[in-house]
Amino acid sequence: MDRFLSNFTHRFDAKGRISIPASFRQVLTKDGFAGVYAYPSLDAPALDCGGNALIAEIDSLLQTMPPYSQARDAFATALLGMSEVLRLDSEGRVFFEERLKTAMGLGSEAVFVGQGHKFQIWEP
Amino acid sequence: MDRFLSNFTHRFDAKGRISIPASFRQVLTKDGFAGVYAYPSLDAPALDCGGNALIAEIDSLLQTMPPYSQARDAFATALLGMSEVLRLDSEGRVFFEERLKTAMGLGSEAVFVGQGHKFQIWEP
DNA sequence: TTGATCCCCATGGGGTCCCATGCTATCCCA
DNA sequence: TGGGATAGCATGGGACCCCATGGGGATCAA
Repeated sequence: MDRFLSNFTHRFDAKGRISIPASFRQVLTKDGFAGVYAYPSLDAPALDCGGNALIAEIDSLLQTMPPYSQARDAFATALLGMSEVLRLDSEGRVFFEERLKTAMGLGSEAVFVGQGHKFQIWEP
Repeated sequence: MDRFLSNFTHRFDAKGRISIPASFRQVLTKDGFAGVYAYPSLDAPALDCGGNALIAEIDSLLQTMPPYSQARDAFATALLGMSEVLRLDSEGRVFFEERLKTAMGLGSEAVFVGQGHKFQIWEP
């Protein structure tokens, strides 16, 4: 399994932690990224998440844009500057800061939606 | 045999398991996918199922769409995010979660219909 | 001390694995 | 050609394991 597939609904615990689906963690492990790379989706109220493969894709997209152009700077800011690197604990959970949760409109649960090379986190 | 052919009717057991037809399993094995990749059909009340070949077909479809576009994300969500990866047990059965059964309107039986590169699961 | 972050252990239930049974269709041999 | 043997496949059920979740406690900074 080397792609993010299917969808899962998990719950935040009292500490603001939430489990990344086990199958997603396997993909990230195989990808060689110790954690979750996340940034606000450009066109939806959700978080885009992934690992090295996603970062590489972003890089190659930026390569296609003219250097020092406003478009390139805007994309770099949106995809790299707004990003967070969420660390996994030994149980495969990540910690969401309160401001990140409220920014995404997340309540007590979150839905993980696989999209192949990346996955998204939504409010149900 | 490298294509899904013919049709079969099987029954769910008390645990919600159902046997994948043996000839279909042979196709999946040859395809190299350890399980069944399934998602709700876009144009029928049925599950579209397959293996790596089906995923590859979806990927190539997504490749034709511009990255970071809403259309591409919508398709990725529908075809990848709504999907389920059903794992085969040692007897060649898969487990249907209750929500998946009810979403498909499945009762105590299901019909497996071969369609060459993929197959569908219908309520009789 | 207080709060924040991380590490470790505990637990319960849903899924998965393994062993067992019954049926059917095909094969083999008289 | 017919009947028993046999292998393959669908189906049942018990037991175990993994994973999501909860919580205690250690470490460090303010």
